[in-house]
Amino acid sequence: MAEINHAIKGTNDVLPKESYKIQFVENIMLSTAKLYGFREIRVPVFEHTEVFSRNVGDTTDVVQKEMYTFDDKGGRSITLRPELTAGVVRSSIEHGLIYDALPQKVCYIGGCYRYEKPQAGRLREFHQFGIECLGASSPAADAEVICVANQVLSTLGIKKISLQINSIGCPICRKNYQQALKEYFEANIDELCDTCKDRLQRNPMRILDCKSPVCSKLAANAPKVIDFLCDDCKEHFEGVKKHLDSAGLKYTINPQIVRGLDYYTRTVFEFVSGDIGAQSTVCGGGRYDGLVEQMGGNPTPALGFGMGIERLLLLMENQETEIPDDTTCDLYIAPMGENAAYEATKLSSILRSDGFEVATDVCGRGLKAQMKYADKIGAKFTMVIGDNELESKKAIIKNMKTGDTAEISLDNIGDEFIKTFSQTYLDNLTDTVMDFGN
RNA sequence: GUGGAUGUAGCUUAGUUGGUUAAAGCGCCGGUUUGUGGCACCGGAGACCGUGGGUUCGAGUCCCAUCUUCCACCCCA
Repeated sequence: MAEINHAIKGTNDVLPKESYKIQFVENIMLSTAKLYGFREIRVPVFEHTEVFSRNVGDTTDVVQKEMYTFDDKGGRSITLRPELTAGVVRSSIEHGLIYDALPQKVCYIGGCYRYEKPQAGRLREFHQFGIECLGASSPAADAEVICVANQVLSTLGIKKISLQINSIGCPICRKNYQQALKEYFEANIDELCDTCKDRLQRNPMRILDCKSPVCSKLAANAPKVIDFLCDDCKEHFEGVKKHLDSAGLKYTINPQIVRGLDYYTRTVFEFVSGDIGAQSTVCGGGRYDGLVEQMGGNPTPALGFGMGIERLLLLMENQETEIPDDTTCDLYIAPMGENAAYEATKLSSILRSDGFEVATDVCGRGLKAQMKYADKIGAKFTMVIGDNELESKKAIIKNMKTGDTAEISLDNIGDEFIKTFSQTYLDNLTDTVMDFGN
């Protein structure tokens, strides 16, 4: 297939028969976040490259080898966002959100871009739902953020997903920890894989994440961050756990969770599932108390998470999570002849402004073909208009499911249809509910 | 970036040891008295067999390269 007929590698088209599922999921995300006071923020898909390279961390893979970076016509280095936190923080500083009443709670849905090799649950363009809570240092904030993610997942009906948490400390206690870690791995340097030898110098905590059998075996016995936490960090982590307990969330402490972005401090967490192939993390996040200051704002503690929408949808598909069916056409009007076509346009427009989903012929087709089409698009009712109807100002509407018919006055189509429709519609609703019960 | 699998109509596939105008089902369009869908029957459109080379008198079928898709590594959501 020619290139021009083919979507770019790692990108996905969402077709009409799938898009309603995404809309369903996104509505739940946004409305759940709102229950906790998080309001939507929209930021550009591209930023100055430094926004990411300096803040996501230039030792991370994301920055080192996965960014879509290019020069624009003005010679600026531009990067398609690989994640949203950096841009949201930039925006919050630029527009003074962090100087307003704290905490500022924002949420977002948007595309992210990473030059990776696609596989199950991993695309080059993917979409994230996320939230950021700016200006809150208490452990209660950590728990609240985690609760949002948890409530989204449970409202969607996700099963068998586990919450894993860890604390990676603050810059002070992390320094001690990294020193201890370095010493531990240096003693075993010959056994480490090549990339980990490199990591040892640049960022030893990354080794804990390595999946090579030798490294992960070494990592299992490595010093644990939790043992090196300073009193403040320890107390904070205890507080987070207590708040999670109070909220009734189950979690496991996983010292291996390190996260791949450099800005994290203290609490880090992931929601993982074994039902989507190798990419098991559906949601990941944590606290980033230093980021706002690092980006030029007043020192402001903050935290958030990102949730992969495609991964979530994949998970829901694999778990056969129920998603309500898409709605279909309420009424199809089949005109016969030119005058009837004008009448159909008039009637459809009246009914549509009453909020009904109405379709009519836009292909100039015959009656039979129109009826077939009405059936295919799942029209609940059909109505034929020809010379007779134009003259008598009355038409027959037909319930496509039951075959029942009723006469309706064209002069008063809005009210008449509402009357007929609501009655039959309620009957159908009852059927639907019973179907779900099976 | 590394590795394995894959690629024939919109979809799912058939295509025999390489041999004339590449099949089928589903879907799409139309028809079976221009006034009524689902069923049935009939007909039609639709594929330069992923792309580019090569071997051959001749390739969807063999060889090479390349791309795509899928899966895994790496990393992450």
